[in-house]
Amino acid sequence: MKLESRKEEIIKTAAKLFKEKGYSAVTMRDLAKAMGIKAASLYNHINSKQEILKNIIISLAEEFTEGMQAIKKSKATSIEKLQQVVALHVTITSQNTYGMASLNNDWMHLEENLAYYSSLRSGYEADFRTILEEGIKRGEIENINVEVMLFSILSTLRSLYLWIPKKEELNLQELSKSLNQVLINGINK
Amino acid sequence: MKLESRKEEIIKTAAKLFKEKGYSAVTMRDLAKAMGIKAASLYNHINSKQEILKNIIISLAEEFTEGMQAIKKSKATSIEKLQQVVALHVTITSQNTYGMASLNNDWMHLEENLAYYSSLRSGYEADFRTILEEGIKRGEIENINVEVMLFSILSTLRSLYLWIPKKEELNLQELSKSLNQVLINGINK
DNA sequence: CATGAAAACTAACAAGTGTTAGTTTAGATA
DNA sequence: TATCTAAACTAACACTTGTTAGTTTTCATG
Repeated sequence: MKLESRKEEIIKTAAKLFKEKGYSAVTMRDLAKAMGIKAASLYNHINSKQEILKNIIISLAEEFTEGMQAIKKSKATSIEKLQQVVALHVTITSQNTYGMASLNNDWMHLEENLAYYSSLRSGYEADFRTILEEGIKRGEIENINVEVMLFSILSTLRSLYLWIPKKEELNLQELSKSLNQVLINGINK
Repeated sequence: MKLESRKEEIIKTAAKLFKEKGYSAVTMRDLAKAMGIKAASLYNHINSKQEILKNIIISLAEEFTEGMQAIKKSKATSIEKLQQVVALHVTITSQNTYGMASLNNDWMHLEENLAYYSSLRSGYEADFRTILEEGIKRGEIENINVEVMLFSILSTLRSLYLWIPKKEELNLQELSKSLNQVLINGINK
């Protein structure tokens, strides 16, 4: 019963390096050095560099999709659903800021899994859009251009991986709360 | 009197490719093929791959810095200044969505110019922060966590390069207007 | 038509790439 | 102690990388 398999260690280390320089700029020798071994030894645990990227990205994408399914099913108001989406992003991102960098910036280097990833991503965006549209229909949300609202909120949530690590003093519940306030009510007094 | 020098053409083509795959994944042979020539021929016009990246990123970063200086000097209200910042991002981004991808994702591959870029970037963020802090002091802006406001707005503006190309039907003034509405007043009814 | 320069070409380099094959080491179990 | 396996190693592969050197082509100008 090991706490973390060697493979998982490699994937975590890779994610850290991928965040710093991007998938393409990280060599297997870089990764090996960060693990304190030789490049060839990595292949006792993983099958390819590509497999590492797939592991990082697909598991995260599936987490988001599952979270969104749960939110869809709930009978909350549209605003409450949005708050749940914010919490989903804060939770997943804070647990894996390195992986989120790959999800955001290196997805195009997925090979066999690119189509699958893209389908998860567009499904997620479609569900998000539906929440906003329902909110407008119900009179909960301002009738502004839906695409602008969608991408404005989503851009902020997708960038969380960049600044959660820099603001350790801010606890996560506080962060969710401030984010909800800013994204939903704006900053105008 | 040529409309566009060969060097500028190369830089523009490079920016397009860099947006698709990132700086590291684009080879000089890729770039040459996109230009319809051989890789070695590129070196009649540019000195190195690195120089291309520098040209793309530094000119954009300086545009933002200059724009921010102008906004700082103006005697507008804090909210008006924010609206000017939004317009600045919309304008610069819409004119060069490819370059903005490099600015956002490939700056870490700058070599000699990395320190200079970083100083421009943190200066820009500091000026942005000052606008928000003054707005709070003057009672124009809600007294929410400044870092959350700053990075929420900035994340959205920095992501513009991704979705301006997808929403051609939206004209730029309309876009600025909707963005101001969403970022400043929120989406709550 | 001759000429000069800009811009293309071919060929090659040294270094770095992901990955494989085969071997050795270390540590748990029989 | 002997054995087995996981996980490290060395060495090498075929290919790709950015870049240079030297040569040929293109074409506007004298």
